[in-house]
Amino acid sequence: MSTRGGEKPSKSVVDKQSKKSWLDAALQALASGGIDQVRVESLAKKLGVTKGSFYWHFKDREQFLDELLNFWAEQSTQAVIANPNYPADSKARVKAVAEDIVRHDLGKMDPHIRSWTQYDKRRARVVAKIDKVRFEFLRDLFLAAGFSMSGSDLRAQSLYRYVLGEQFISVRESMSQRLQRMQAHVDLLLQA
Amino acid sequence: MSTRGGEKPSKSVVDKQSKKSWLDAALQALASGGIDQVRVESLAKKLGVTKGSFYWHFKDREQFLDELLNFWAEQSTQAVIANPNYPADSKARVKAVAEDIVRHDLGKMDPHIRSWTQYDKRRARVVAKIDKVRFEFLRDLFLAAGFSMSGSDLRAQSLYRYVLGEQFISVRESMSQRLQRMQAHVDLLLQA
DNA sequence: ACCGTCCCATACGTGTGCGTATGGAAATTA
DNA sequence: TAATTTCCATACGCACACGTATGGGACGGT
Repeated sequence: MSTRGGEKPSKSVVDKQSKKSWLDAALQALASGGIDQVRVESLAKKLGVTKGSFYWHFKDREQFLDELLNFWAEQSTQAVIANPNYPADSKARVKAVAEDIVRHDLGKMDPHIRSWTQYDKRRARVVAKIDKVRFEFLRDLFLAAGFSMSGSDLRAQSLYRYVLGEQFISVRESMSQRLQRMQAHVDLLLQA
Repeated sequence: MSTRGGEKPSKSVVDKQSKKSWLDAALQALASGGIDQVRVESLAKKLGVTKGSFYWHFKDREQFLDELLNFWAEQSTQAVIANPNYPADSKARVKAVAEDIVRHDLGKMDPHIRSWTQYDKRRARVVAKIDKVRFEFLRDLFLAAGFSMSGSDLRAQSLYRYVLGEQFISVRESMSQRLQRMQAHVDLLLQA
């Protein structure tokens, strides 16, 4: 809001700020109840504005949902991949990544995303691309750990399915249990 | 419809037939687009009747969705567990069950179910119970295969997460690929 | 001070979906 | 055959949510 500061706020920044707040709120709504909780007017109420803002930034709800999906896609890949500095040892790196995934509950809204996009071909392609990126990231970890391409492929698929399935389990275990179980699973995968 | 036949159709049977058709249609709608596709009037149109029938059989949509969840719960457990005659050899039995799960796409609507019930405590309990039944069924398979309780526990959890995660993958592979991958995964689990 | 653009508020029309009230046809019972 | 029950059709009210039309305040440029 304030024009203070050397660089020009350049109003497009403010624009993007306001636009991003819609997407943030939408992502939160999506995570807490599925795509049918992403409603223009309820989001407006939560943001303390009116639909006027929404239809200024977005053409309609459909285009908004498209942007939402891309918004999720960016966050969900950056969070897993481009994040921290993992151990140098290749096997320890696999374990560290797996632990991060569980600890930060990455993919926590994958059920909602999948349930939403499953039968929408265009949107399913976006999700498929994310799957591909995540999978190849995991596969490279196993490749670096010395497994063959087919062996790495198999193990990455197993691990990725485990991660996704984790989000399904209604009987939420404690974090320590989930971590321990994941470690045991990874140990299995890291065997010759 | 016809009164022909020795036993009385007893009208409650007809009642249940009509009632069941609503649940069948709802389950199909759920599988093809999530819970927000389960609409009274659209189901009525698909069934060729009107809402009059619906509100005769059900109090309101909420109670109907409760029955739908129970309806799914019954079918989803019977399909996995009480079904065929599996091999006598314990390890072969694990493989056969895993193959059946993939081949018949069991749990294909688990994403929709979970996305729907995740933040509804009462309904989440129903799903949790299903998870428990399924898990214990799988765990018993590993127990029979000679693994310890903790080892069977771990392996059943891994397998169950794999099965659920399978439903998430947008990049649908061919059936033969999925079967082969599942077999490889089970082979990993069946190692000492 | 005037103008144009940016950003949002207000108000309205419309569609959709839930639930209800009521009528009625067919079957069952008396 | 008269009455009752079963099952569904019809019609309506209502609330919500989308999208649009329009107005207006703030702000930068001139």
